[in-house]
Amino acid sequence: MPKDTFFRLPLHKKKRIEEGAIETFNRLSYDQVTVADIIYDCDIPRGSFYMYFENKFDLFNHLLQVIQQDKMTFMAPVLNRMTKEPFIKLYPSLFKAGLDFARSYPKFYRLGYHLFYSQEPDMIKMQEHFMALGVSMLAEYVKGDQRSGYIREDIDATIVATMLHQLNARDVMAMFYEGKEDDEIIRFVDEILKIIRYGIEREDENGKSI
Amino acid sequence: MPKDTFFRLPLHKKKRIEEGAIETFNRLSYDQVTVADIIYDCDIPRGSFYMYFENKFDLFNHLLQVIQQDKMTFMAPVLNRMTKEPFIKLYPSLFKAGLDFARSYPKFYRLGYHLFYSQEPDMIKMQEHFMALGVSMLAEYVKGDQRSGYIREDIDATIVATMLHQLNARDVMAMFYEGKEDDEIIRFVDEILKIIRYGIEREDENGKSI
Amino acid sequence: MPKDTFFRLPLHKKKRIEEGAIETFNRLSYDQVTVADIIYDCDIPRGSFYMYFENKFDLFNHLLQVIQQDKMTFMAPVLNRMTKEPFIKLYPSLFKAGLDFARSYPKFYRLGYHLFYSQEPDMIKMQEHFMALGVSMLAEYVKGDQRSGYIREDIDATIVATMLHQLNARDVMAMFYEGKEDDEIIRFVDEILKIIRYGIEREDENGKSI
Amino acid sequence: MPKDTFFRLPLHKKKRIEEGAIETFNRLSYDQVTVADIIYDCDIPRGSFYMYFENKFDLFNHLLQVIQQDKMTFMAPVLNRMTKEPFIKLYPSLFKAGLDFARSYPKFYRLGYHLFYSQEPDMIKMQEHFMALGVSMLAEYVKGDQRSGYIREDIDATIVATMLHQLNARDVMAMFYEGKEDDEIIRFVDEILKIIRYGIEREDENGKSI
DNA sequence: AATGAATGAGGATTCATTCAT
DNA sequence: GATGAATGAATCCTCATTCAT
Repeated sequence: MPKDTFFRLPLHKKKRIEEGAIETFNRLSYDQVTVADIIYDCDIPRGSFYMYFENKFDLFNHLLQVIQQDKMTFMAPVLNRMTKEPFIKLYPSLFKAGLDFARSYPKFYRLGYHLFYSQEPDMIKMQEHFMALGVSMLAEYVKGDQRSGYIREDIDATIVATMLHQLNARDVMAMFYEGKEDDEIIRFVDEILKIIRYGIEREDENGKSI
Repeated sequence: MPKDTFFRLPLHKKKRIEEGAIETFNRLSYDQVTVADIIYDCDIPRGSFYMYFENKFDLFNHLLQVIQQDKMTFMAPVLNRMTKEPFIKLYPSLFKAGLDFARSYPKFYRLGYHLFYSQEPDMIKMQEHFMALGVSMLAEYVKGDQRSGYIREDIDATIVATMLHQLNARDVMAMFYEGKEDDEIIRFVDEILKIIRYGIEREDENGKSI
Repeated sequence: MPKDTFFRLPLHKKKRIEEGAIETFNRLSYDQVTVADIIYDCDIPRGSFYMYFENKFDLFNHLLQVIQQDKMTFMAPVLNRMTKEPFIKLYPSLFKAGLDFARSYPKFYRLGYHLFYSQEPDMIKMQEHFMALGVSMLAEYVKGDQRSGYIREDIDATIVATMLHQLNARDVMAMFYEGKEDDEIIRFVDEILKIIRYGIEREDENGKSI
Repeated sequence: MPKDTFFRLPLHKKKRIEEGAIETFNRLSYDQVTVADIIYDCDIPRGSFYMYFENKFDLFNHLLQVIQQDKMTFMAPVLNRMTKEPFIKLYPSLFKAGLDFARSYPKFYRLGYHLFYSQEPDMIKMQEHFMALGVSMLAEYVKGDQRSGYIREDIDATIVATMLHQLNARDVMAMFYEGKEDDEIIRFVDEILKIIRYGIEREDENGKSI
């Protein structure tokens, strides 16, 4: 958590610091970023940095909170539709909303990417936290679909949730980071969803695997 | 490539160094490892390290080669059965052989884990290399199954291969690293395979999704 | 260029560092000097050195700038007389002023000596820079004397300038460095100038070479 | 002095080592050359190097001796003519013979260049040694011309010798090293010689300086 | 004599964090 | 609170020389 001093800062200064730091964490991976990089991008004195934050992780963590909130606001409309229709059919639109968010705030998205490629113990804990959060949310939706009969009862909801979460939080994020076009990403996701929904095996005329 | 000096070393010393270094790369992530850590674990002078290897990456790369060979030898029996039966049915045994290998040489396995969590350009290249290798191998098997009629023709073989590869090279590796039991890992893989094979959707009595 | 931090330092500290470093570059040749030598003479921590300067060259370059300025101030009176009388006659006084400066600030002078004996690419560039500067300045004076009729038109002004510059910047500097007395140096220069002005050949009674 | 072991080596091996080392000292400046570079170019074991030579300087010094001998043999014809005609008129052909030698054995010549650009105390002593040698030889010739009446008695022979030696051993060597064409080098030398012989000053109709 | 592995003292540079003003 | 100078441990890598075989 940033220190009180940071929260007591006039809004415009707080914003400037957040934006500067997002800039830094876009330019460089988390591990590569030094305090010197940050204070350069934020244009604050070195001493001030330690007045506002414990250390690099404290700041990164804060940025992620901020972004998380923005994302939630952005995604709200889609999430609200979630309970009314089968989740598994709405998932593509959920995913596309996520992609829209990424395109609208590419700098935010890159932070997420960097989160997944750090080995610092603090960061790994954070990865696990976000992972658990995302998976449990998706698992609820899957269970809903199971109750409604759209998804088979013998399927482990958590595992489907995990697959979907990985798809979004890792594979898509990587493609995005590598500069792939939306078309290609969407095609990729659709293919994977097709597999998850219907499986890969050929069935005979009675609908049985051979 | 390690320098000639290294290869000319008496076997017991070469082994000691390899084992020491594997120890280091187990204890710490690739990025965290310093040359000082390595020479401590190998009990060699600093100068000697640079007599044997170009740098940290050179050593890590060498260890991976060694392990790769050991793994190939270990897996040979299973791989030989591969062409005779449908791949998708044999996959669990392929996977279990991998798990056996991991259990037999847990320290080797952890290196693979660390490979996937480095930001160093050299390492990223290596990740891509191994990824491409694994995916293309699996894709061939999938295509074989498509020709034999076990897998639907409208499925993108590369994407299935990617899913299976990720499963093995990333998800399982992570579970292993986190200390999960074989039972749990196998259950996880079986569940995922079930999904990949049959999909998650419930079908009506005519075998149609609803 | 030294970093801002250096220029913001209190004067006495800046002076102490400059003097310490001049001490180092007197004691040892540029190539031999290590950062460890410098921080020892300046009595500053290793980290501080890099707060003030990019590297060894940055510091050396700065010292040369400082000295250059001091020298210009010192030489101004002689340089001002330069346009009023034939340069070739005034040259000895120009040279002697340089020698006076060297005697007044012997440590400064030695830096100039070391400048000419380094193999570092940066230093070679610097040598060429100073060489070109000195030669072109002297060549202008020589051309002036050619216009005034003191020096023959068939003489290559740049070559004379080069000879004079070498005399000053290299031969005299070396003698000075070797601890020769002013008398001897002046005698040496006078002899060389005599040769440059009148040549070495004996002439017959009609003023013709034989 | 190389060790006895070196001199006891079969001729072809001795030659190979000399040639290899000359290669090294061409590729790199004296200060930059490491023992590793030398044993690579000579293709000898590291231990052998220290069986043959005390250290890098010992080898370099030896090479210079060898080259000096070759040069003397090459220059003998011109040097023999030296006593029969005025030296100052023969100097250009002496100089041109030197240039021919340089063109014939460019690798030898470069060693001389590197000799002049090292700050190692040993090397400085060597510079002084060669300088004294060259100057005293030239001074003898100049004194001969003074006795014969070609050069004025009031000229300091040593100083003329110094000027000529520097011209050859430093300026020309540098031009050669920088890849200048013979034409340009010869023009440069001719200009300097003209100045040294006749001076730069204009004379009135009676042959007096004005 | 020949070999080449062993050694460890340097060398340059970076950086998180503290602390005096 | 704000500032930015100060610090020194850490990091990578090089190399002359020795010494065991």
